[in-house]
Amino acid sequence: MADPQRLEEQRLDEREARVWRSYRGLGQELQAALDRQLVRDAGLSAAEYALLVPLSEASGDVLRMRDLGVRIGWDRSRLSHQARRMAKRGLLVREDCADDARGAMVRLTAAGRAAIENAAPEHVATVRRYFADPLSDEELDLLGAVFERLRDRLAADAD
Amino acid sequence: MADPQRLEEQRLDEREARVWRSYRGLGQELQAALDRQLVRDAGLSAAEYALLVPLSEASGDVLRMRDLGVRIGWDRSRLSHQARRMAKRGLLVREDCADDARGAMVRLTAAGRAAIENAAPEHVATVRRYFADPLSDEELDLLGAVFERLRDRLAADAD
DNA sequence: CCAGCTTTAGTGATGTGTCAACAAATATTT
DNA sequence: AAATATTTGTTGACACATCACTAAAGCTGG
Repeated sequence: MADPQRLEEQRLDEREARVWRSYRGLGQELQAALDRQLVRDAGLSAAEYALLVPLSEASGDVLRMRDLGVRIGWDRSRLSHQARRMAKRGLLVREDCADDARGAMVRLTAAGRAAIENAAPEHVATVRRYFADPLSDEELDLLGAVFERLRDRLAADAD
Repeated sequence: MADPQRLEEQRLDEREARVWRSYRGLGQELQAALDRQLVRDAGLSAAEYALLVPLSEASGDVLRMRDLGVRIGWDRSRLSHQARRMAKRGLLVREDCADDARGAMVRLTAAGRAAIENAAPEHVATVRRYFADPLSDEELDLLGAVFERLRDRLAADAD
């Protein structure tokens, strides 16, 4: 017969299940709201926005694919596919890398800069509206600490 | 000249930006960890798991597409595509709806039940490991309250 | 040097998510 | 009942994500 204590450990109690559902639901709904806002107000997808932000902050509007990937936490394949689609759309152009022939650079186009500068204010306002503004300073601090602890737990295992 | 107060409102201050990045990073990393665990230990995708859970809890292992969609918060198209792929994989079968000729039912197969029963314990354990266990009771309560407030804020606009 | 390993990037296949268009059945209005 | 509107589900097109594979360039130790 199995140890009942052992089985108990595997389930979520009512409180845990409720918070987990809230967390997942919030993630789903917030992401959906941000996606809708971006495409509606600026004609950009979340993936396009994710690439445009670090590119627009880079000196010379240029970044190496490798460095861009590290900044946003994407693997090479995902980034390569996305860059190809965005180059096709005219938001960026690909260039050779001077110091490393393996490398590839991506450069923001004028259209890309216009797109991100048009999109950013409304996007940030939406983040404020649905995330930052409803939270008190104390809650922000506590959330920050909790989220970082959970990220550390994930990183510690590095599954 | 623009009102400087107005511009200030649109940006995120350092504290807000940090917590926002933590939240987004956690969401990304936690989702990735759960996805990896599911496919590695049970050969299921997160989408497949999402459908199998309510189906396995339904009386008779059958649900109407409409009701299944409402439960997991998916639109008809997304659910239809996913059900088609899972029927092809043999995790469920489609059936006609007796009381409403428009309707469609999905029924869990033996393979589907085996898959979810095999997957659930390890999945729940992973949620405990990376989410519930590192949090104190007080933190859980506070997170639950905060997440629900943010969800209410989103629902209030119903963008 | 150069043989083998690592790093970097791209590609094709497949699974997933979203949108618009469609079709059929049901519900509502007149 | 007939016309109209709503609900329900599917489909095709396309954007996005992940995996396995390839290939070229750089690095490392003999």
